[in-house]
Amino acid sequence: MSKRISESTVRRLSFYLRSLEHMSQRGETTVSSEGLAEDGGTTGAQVRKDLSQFGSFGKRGTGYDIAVLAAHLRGILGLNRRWRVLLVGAGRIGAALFEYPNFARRGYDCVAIVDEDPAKIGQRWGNIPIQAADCLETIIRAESIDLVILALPAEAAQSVAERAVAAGVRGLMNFAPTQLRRLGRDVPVSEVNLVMELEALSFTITRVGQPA
Amino acid sequence: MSKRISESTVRRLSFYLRSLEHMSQRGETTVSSEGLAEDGGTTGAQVRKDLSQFGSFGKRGTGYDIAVLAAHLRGILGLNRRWRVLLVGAGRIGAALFEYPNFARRGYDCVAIVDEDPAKIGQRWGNIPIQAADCLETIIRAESIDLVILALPAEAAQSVAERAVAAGVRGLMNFAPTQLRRLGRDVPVSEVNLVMELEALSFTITRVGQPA
DNA sequence: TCCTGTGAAACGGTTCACAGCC
DNA sequence: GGCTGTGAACCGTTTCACAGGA
Repeated sequence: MSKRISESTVRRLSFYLRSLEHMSQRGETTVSSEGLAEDGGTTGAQVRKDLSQFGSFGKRGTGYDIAVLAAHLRGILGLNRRWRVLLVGAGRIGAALFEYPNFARRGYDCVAIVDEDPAKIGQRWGNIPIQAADCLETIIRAESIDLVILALPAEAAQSVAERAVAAGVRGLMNFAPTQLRRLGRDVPVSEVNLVMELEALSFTITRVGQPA
Repeated sequence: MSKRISESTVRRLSFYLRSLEHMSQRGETTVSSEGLAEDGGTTGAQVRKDLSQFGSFGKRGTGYDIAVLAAHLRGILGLNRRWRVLLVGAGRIGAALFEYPNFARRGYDCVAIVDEDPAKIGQRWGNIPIQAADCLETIIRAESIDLVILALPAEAAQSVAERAVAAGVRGLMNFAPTQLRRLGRDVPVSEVNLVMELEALSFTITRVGQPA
């Protein structure tokens, strides 16, 4: 059991789920693998392969029941529960994430915020107080934090990540413009590196400009 | 000439460049492929393969000259010029991006902002006025915009993207929680989908929890 | 000797094609 | 007939291993 699932498969599952939710809103009830592929720039065969890794959810000759498949995907992606999130860094990016409505909608609750800046400590965002970054470990334990979002300068990211992992969090999302080095335990990390995205874009644009 | 370069290669080049810049700051002058791989969780062979697609930059027995290789990478990634950027959406995410210091540092200049909200139009961020989204095409032409950053609700993203492409921009970066469908011309798009990242993380955490 | 640059092998993911069920 | 689920073929990427230059 438990084969290795590739990262790209997971991304597509996430995308299929969103497509299914749209279809469901439009009142549709079934969809074929080809129909599900259409939105996402992939193929029916790919959809079927992706899903087959987790079970058989369709009916031959008919396709997939939208509600049933969506429920399965939510289960597979671990979205049937809520995650308790600590936000590290109360700057612009932290604020944007804190107010991002899709986070709460998908089951992520920001239950604590820390920052290093004494001027910010004690302020409140909504009803969440900004606490001192020193208290990281205490907060993680007291609030049963599952996930830490790092929205702080590159220099501080590694050490905060290590402390968070040592204190027992189950996952990290890193917005600092640096890539985290291997952490103590083997904890899943999602790297959102905006500079890297920009450079990849700049590379592609430059190449497109000078063809052949 | 002009073979197909994989997206993952580009990501790694971007990462190598950042490592080289750190080394340079620390006063180091040469590095081996193995040394360059160390930071980034990859291997010496991978570094050599990646670089070999663009030329021979190293010396056998010695390694790579840090300054020389960094200059080559900047050239390859198209970072030797500045890009004129239009920000669409003056909300929280837009604000975070606008103030993100690494954007300007890497050659991206936000020279115009548009939004749909009449209450925001006319306000200024720094010395950049927020203009009406209706004027998109006019602004793109008048300001010679290269890149458009979409930081707006999912519903509006597709139509704005199509208008921007039709008006002649060379690339898009999409922060709206939706994936853009095929656009008229074939323009590079960087999708930064935070919800998808969170779901991938949630999937991995859930899997790690129940091993074997 | 040390380390690069590169063919060749191994691996993993995608596409194809079709057997099997509705 | 239509569409799923899946082994097999295909293809691109990574890893290996070594020839060859500093």
